[in-house]
Amino acid sequence: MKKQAQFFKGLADETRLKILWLLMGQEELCVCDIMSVLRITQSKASRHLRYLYNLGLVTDRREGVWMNYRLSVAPDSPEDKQLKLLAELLGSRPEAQVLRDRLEQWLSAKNQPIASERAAACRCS
Amino acid sequence: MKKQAQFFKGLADETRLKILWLLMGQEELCVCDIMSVLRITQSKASRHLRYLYNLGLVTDRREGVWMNYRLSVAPDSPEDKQLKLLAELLGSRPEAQVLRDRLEQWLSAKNQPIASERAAACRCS
DNA sequence: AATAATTAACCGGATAGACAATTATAGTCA
DNA sequence: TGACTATAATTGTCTATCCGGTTAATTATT
Repeated sequence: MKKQAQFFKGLADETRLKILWLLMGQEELCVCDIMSVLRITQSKASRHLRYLYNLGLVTDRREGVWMNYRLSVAPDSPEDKQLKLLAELLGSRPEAQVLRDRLEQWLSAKNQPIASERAAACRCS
Repeated sequence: MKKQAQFFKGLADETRLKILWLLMGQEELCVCDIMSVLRITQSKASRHLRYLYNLGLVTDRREGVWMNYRLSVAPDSPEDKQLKLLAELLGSRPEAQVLRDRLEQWLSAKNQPIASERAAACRCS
């Protein structure tokens, strides 16, 4: 049962909950996305992602300068069920919806074809 | 979302998971029951119950010398859904079943009508 | 050189555990 | 009744550890 407790430790932090929430709504996000949407420092985002990584909840994939993270829970596994319930519970909170909106906004700005705007969007720090 | 994180902190400890697991299978338990079944010290059991109490997950009821604790989550509340999922996940673990068995054994010993046996059962420390 | 990300170093706070002291209740006996 | 004892439980104290946050330094990639 120690493993169960470890898993819940992963959920026992507001920042990590927000990160998981964002990842549940998007295939893949880079550290830059997360720090920008959540308005936290790079190291803070990186640390919490590392924590989730060590728990096996996310995987990383390098793409040039960017490090992308995505959820890595097996379908129908206990972790999967937990995260689905979590999504259900958070979905009803306005605060969570705000984050989703900010994410959408941020991603669309990043995908603007005009280079100068993309560059501006990425100047996170 | 801070409250959500706080809630998961309550689940982020092996001892507390075990306590919740026992309480989910029994209407009410005293500290004595929990410390005996989990084989932990009185103060350890008491502290973790206090932790759960402060989170609003359990209530207490004094009955003479004994302090009884029971779950206090509203039906169909988010917490209720979480605990139900938790029960489902833990139920498949042999370790959890062992605890349930030990609890049954302990309680039936306690309910023996012969006073001497009951006394022996309660000499926890 | 510039950007993205990780890591190191440090601080402060929370927490789990062990042990001892204290409180609360019930029962006994003079 | 009142002193005394025993049991159940809580709380205080101390220690070690973990964790979250910040800042700065370092690494990786282009």
